[in-house]
Amino acid sequence: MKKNESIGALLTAGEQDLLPALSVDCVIFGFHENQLKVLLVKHRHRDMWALPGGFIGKEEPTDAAAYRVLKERTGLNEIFLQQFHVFGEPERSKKEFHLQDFKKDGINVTANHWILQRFVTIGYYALVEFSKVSPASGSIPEKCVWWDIHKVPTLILDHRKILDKALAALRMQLNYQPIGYNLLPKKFTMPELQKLYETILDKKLDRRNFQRKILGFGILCRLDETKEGVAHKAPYLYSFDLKKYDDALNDGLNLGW
Amino acid sequence: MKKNESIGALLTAGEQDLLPALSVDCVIFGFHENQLKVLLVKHRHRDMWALPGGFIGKEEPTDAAAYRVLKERTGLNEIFLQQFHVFGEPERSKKEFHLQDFKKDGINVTANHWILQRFVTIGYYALVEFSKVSPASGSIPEKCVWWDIHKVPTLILDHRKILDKALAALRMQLNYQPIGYNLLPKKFTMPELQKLYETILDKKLDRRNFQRKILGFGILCRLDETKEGVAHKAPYLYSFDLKKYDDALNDGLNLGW
DNA sequence: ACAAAAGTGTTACTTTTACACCCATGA
DNA sequence: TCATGGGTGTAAAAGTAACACTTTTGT
Repeated sequence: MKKNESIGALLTAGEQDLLPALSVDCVIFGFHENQLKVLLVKHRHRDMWALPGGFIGKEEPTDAAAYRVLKERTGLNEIFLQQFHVFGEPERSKKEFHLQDFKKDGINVTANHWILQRFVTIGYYALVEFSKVSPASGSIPEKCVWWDIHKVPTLILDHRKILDKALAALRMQLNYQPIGYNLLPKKFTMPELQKLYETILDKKLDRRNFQRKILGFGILCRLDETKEGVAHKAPYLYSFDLKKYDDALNDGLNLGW
Repeated sequence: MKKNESIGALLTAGEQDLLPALSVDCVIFGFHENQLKVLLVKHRHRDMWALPGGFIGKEEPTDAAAYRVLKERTGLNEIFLQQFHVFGEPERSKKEFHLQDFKKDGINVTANHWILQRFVTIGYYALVEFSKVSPASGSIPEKCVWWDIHKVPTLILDHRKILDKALAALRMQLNYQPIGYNLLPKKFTMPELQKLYETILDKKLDRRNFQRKILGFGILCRLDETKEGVAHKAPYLYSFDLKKYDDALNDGLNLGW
């Protein structure tokens, strides 16, 4: 199938198969080589990158649409996915933006085509295990790759704003929920977990205080193994105690009152 | 204007003036006689109550639609309004639900009328000063009144779920933002503020510890007056230090890391 | 043997909790 | 005068922050 055929199919079938005026955009976070990463896509002809997003089926729950986008891009099913904000300004939709793309593809759309109308988008952020992901371009976007959170390129439309808001939401989540299960491999070391927190918060934490605090949550199991093949002293491996981790997700951690 | 004329106008003009498939619902909180209240509306013919909600203009920001609903029901302009969740299950929309209403009004709508389609709704919660509000029924709902949060009647569709989620979001907000400016009169006493917290959290707090903690935020000014006309010792009056209050809104309070 | 990273412990400081006493007022 | 609610303080406990020494391992 040629690429613009699939675009054509979307443009034709969309009107009857998709919910109008509403979309989802996903900020997919991963963690690799001690850096927080975000998965971005690039469309042909376009010089800017974008968050992976999609439309919502007429009978599809909005959350399911976000899960579908995630599955398409990462191949993963069970991931932490969290709706965090709706972006509902009329100004965020730009007709010319799509028209330029279509022009380059030699596709004609009528001026009142559904895809040119204003779109409200629901922002989701996801936490995934980097090593389990094989970024999949799919049929429409040309590229789909991880970007270091500190080196994100220029993004289309208001996607930079969406990304920033997702990061803020993720930081907020650290204050009342455990994190890491969906970002780290099954077995990980304390310094790795700490680095994850430091990267998200963009600040240094004290090694010993971090360990005490995080162990205090009671969501970790120290295994009887140490990391192999590392320079210097081998750190212990830990895994999450799923049951207690889920309890903490539900009950919250640092609640103030 | 007869009431069902305005419904008729909405049904006719909606298709071209409104964003399809998307609505807003507002959980409007107030505080009165030491009780947390929520503003509910009731439509004619319907035996259940509902959250005040509305549709979104074709060129209207979603936030503006929520502000408009609030203005319509409370008469208030400047209030704390916060988007908190999107409810996007297809099952939440029930065709029969609207059809029954229209039937009772003698209105005929076609089976594929826009109002019968699936709606995704954006939940907002608002905090308003009870005494400044004169609940306005407007043309479509028959009644619009305050309900004690503990005595909320049966609500339509998934509105109970929306209300519960709003309350959870409000409780969460207490953990990292100050609250009270939009719920209390300009001048208020410490016991009143405490009662507000206790009501939202649905739990008792220690009088002295509460005072110490809340004063520690540095967002209050103690005035040189005491409450008059009260039994027993007259409590001091306080007001919020707007500048510091806003700083606290932006920077957060109890952040954990 | 040494540099670099990880394990562990201690102390000072801050915040939270629990609780007691005095004061003002209307009945 | 007394019951009730409000103002204020203090001591113990818990939690946080700052910091030092020892252990392991590859080079």
